[in-house]
Amino acid sequence: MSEYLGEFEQIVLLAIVRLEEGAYGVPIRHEIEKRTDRRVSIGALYSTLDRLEGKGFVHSWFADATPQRGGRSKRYFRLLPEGAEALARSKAMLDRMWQGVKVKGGFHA
Amino acid sequence: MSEYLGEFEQIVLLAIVRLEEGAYGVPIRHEIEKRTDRRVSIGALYSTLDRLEGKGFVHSWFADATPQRGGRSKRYFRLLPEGAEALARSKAMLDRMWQGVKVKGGFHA
DNA sequence: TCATATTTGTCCTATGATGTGGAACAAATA
DNA sequence: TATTTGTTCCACATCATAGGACAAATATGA
Repeated sequence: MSEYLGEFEQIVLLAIVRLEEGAYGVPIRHEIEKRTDRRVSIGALYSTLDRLEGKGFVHSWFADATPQRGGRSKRYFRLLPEGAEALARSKAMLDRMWQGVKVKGGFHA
Repeated sequence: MSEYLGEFEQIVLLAIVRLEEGAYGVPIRHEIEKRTDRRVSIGALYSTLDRLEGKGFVHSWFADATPQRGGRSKRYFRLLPEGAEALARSKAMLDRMWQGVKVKGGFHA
């Protein structure tokens, strides 16, 4: 297992953080598509979620049924401390690489 | 071919940008190891460089021999406009996901 | 001066990890 | 039994990783 987060793994972890108590498959997918304009297939999302859970970066559990139209029970996700650390490491690494770099007119302090 | 840059691909592109006219295998590797504290194997680096060239994100050429101790001729790399765009897209995507997120005490504006 | 050692740097290839897509399946209410 | 919501499963593509093999240059010494 790699010591580092992949690109999409980072994005998924961040979506979970953003959604706080409401992080389960459907809204996670929606959050990513909304903020990145990137299409997310269902399979890509769940296999990544499973992998993140396997690494101990997130925890998941099934919620009880809700009084809605129908539907299977939701599998909620929460970031674990190990996941927060991995996220912070990835960000620190990229920040150091971007430091002082100028691309297409932009300058990155 | 994926529309997006992998984690390591981003890092390699940034190292090439940072090194300007001096970007060839050995210093690229050194720059990444120095700034990220991440060990980079030679094979990982060249296969990624080849991939980036195949995607049209960088251009490479061989330099003439230099008056040094010995050694094979260097293969230099330069970022192409398509690479700069890919880099900018990746950064924009991650920035939007990080926007307002707080992890381990830090806050990301 | 040519054979060979030394140095610097790239290539090759096998394998594991990550990313991708969508059909099938499951579980709830109507 | 139909409809809705959500997850599992599986096959395959792309990306990441490692290091030994190989190549090409200069140095050296008999």
